Amino acid sequence: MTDIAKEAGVSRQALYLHFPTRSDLLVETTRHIDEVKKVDARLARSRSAETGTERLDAFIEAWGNYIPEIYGVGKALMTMSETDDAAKLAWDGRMQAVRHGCRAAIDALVRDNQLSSEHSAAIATDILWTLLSVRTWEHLTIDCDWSQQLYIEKTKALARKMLVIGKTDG
Amino acid sequence: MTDIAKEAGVSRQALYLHFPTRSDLLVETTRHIDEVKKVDARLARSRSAETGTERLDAFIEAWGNYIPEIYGVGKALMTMSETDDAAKLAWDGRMQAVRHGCRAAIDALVRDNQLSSEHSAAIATDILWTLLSVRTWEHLTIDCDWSQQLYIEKTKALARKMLVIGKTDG
DNA sequence: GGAGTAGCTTTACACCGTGTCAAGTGGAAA
DNA sequence: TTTCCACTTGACACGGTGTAAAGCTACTCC
Repeated sequence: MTDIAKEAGVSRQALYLHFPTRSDLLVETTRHIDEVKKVDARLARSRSAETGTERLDAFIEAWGNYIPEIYGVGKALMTMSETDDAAKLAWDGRMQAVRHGCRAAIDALVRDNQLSSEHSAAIATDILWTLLSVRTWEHLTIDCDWSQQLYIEKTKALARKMLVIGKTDG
Repeated sequence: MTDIAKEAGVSRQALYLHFPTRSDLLVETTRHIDEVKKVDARLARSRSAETGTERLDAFIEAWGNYIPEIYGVGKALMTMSETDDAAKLAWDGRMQAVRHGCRAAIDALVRDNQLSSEHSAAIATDILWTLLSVRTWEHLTIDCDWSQQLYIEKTKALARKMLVIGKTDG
């Protein structure tokens, strides 16, 4: 809080006037970033895809490219979630929104008869949600040193392999 | 530290005599668990598998079933890693050991000409490493509420789909 | 038996970060 | 001019980590 106040050019106490707690500040910051970066509009675009597989790709691109933009504050929020209920609520809420997006993409696959027969829609949603989690992005781009481009490419390819029906599946 | 000392029935200071810092305590605890739970022996067993795919399955079972045993202290160590260099070093070292296991499994697939042609061995290792990360286990079993058994089954199935050559791949 | 030592205890304190409280300041609106 | 608002300064409480010092007890070694 001290550092942020200094950076913002105000006193630490002024910060507390606007954001009563540290988690309030982080939560409001993510909200603000969402607004500025138009995450809703980006994700909405993936909804207009024709086929299930197109929709899957579009969603992966939209969300996967959004992760690096919120990673800083997102990581702070994830860390706080372990001890702070308000932070946990806020972060979990955002992640549930992502899960709904995953579910919609899976439902589009089901509609097209393209979901691999070995997973239920619920399990497939969990798999996609995990593949698109911030932790997975973190692991691949930071620990494994993948470029953002490689991350998107591989994630799309892996999602298809795991979830979309193959020629030998039917 | 206070809680742990209380639990152990010693004074907080006695704890500091044995473990100068919090991260020392966590690091020593993981070492001790490794010893008691014989992680080396478990992972070694996967090395005796005949084929590449058997080895992949065996490694996933060995490590995947070990994760819940170290999850408690592992999570504490992961959290500390963000601010404490000693904790980061210790945890990263353990994770590199897992990566070596992943690499060995991938190499066994390569030897059998069973690695999917679309990934290099390095990329395939990264993918398996990510699939077997503690964060992925955490997400699937805790956030998605999968049973340990389902986690192992699905992880084995997904690893094969992502990494092992399919009939249409060659 | 006495000296030394190892392991522990109690007590106190320094430091840092979060969050609270109170009094004061300076400018803009009524 | 008064009132109000956003902000400032400065102080403090609290919890957690880590340090320091002094004392207690039981065991070993001579």
